[in-house]
Amino acid sequence: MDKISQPKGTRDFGPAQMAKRSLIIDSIKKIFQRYGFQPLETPAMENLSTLQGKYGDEGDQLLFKILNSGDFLKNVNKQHLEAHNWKLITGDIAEKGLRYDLTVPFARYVVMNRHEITFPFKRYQIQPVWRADRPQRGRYREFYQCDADVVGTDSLVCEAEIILMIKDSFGVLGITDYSIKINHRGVLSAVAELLAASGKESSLFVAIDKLDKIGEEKVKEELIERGFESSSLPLLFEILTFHGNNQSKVEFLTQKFAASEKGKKGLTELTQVLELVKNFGADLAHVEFDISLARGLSYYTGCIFEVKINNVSVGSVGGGGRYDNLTAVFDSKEKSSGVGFSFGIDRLYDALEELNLFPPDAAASSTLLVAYLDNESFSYGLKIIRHLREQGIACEIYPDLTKVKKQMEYADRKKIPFVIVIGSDEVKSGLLSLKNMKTGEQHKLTHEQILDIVKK
RNA sequence: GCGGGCAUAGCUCAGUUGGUUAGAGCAUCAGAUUGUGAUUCUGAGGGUCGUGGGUUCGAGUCCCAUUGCUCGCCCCA
Repeated sequence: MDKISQPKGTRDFGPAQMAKRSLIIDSIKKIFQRYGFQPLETPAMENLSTLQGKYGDEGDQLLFKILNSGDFLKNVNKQHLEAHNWKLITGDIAEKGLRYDLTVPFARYVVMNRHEITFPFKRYQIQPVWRADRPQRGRYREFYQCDADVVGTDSLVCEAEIILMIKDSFGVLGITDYSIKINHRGVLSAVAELLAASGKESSLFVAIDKLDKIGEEKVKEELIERGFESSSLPLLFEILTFHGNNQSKVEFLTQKFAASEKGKKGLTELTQVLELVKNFGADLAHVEFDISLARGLSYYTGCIFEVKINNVSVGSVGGGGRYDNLTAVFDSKEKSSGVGFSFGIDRLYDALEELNLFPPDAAASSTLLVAYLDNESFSYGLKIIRHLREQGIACEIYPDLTKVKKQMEYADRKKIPFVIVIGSDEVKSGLLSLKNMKTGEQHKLTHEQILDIVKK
């Protein structure tokens, strides 16, 4: 027999995992709502034209494409076929793809519905996304993102609120050792200007983003491989490895960026964001201006964020930033600035598991099982069940007439804390045997007494 | 796309320089206990040793190929 399995990089979530996942999702959802964000869902699939070209060449490779229905060979261009050009053939046989993130579908939604939307529009969205990536630890082909974006305002209050929402979320989830890294595209651009590397910005950013992961020497090697002059590196690393608090970093860079409008603007905005967080009455613990934070996605134009939990093996659990032109890719007249942030639910889950932060009773189950000995007590039990459910008690009756042992085993495995055993005695007297599965105690009680105990 | 590791019962794994009928724990099922779980005891079922080929008197073990999984690299939540 062939082994059955899910596609690799995808997972089932059983009841125990769902309980924990719901805990994360419900907590974050509540916080997003508290900040005025409204829910949105978009389809799993989008037109490929919506998705392609938004994530760079690498991103396009990672899009899952959906084969056209029916005779998908109908529209294949013969020249593409003869030339064996699979990339062009892909375009002929697939016109839809699975969403790669939630931000681009959101931008599409905004452009399509701009006349109905009240701006600034704040939406949150918790849905799976798909990447045709090679699965690894903490990296899945199907995973959930939990996005909150604001579109239609340049106000830096949004950035400040993102920081606050991250802090609130981690507070609720019990995560204490983490850092919110913040940087600004303008700062990165100014660095590129200083190196006279304006044409190779993204190449530069990808390399320096690895600084804390692979170290200074490796980054130097990579930069030289990517064609950067070794004479320009000392200045770069003087900037990247500057130590100090957020304020001294800003001061240091202000000198360096004296000639760069982009750089000065970036520093001003960063400073304002941090000020706003303080004006909210929150502290700046965990918030760190990190000059080497770059992030891959090309559409960011302002502040960028990344969140890491310390001492876990999962990598970053969230990221985001401001994008001025995302909606413009769908309509050049549309120039809404947006800023957003995304938690990776799956990585948060892995981190909480690693840190042992899930409460032990996360898995929800019935609080009571009715076990019975014969058909007469079964009928009696059905009425009890109905009564208890009306009182809001989650309870169930074992569906088949079988040994009490079996019914007890069932309750034990499902971690149901109470069992009522009904036999002819109970039916006659109306006093029911209530067993506490934790202590093993069992007493004959009236319906009201049982309700009192079980309701607690 | 590139590199490393692994593949034996449902699961986690042991299996000696190659040697008779491939083992353990957990899980499952039954019984001890026909009105009581978790704990205890007894028993049972469960294997194409990933697949194909080769070496050998003999292969779970050695060689080659292949597939699957997995950990890294690129990139990313």
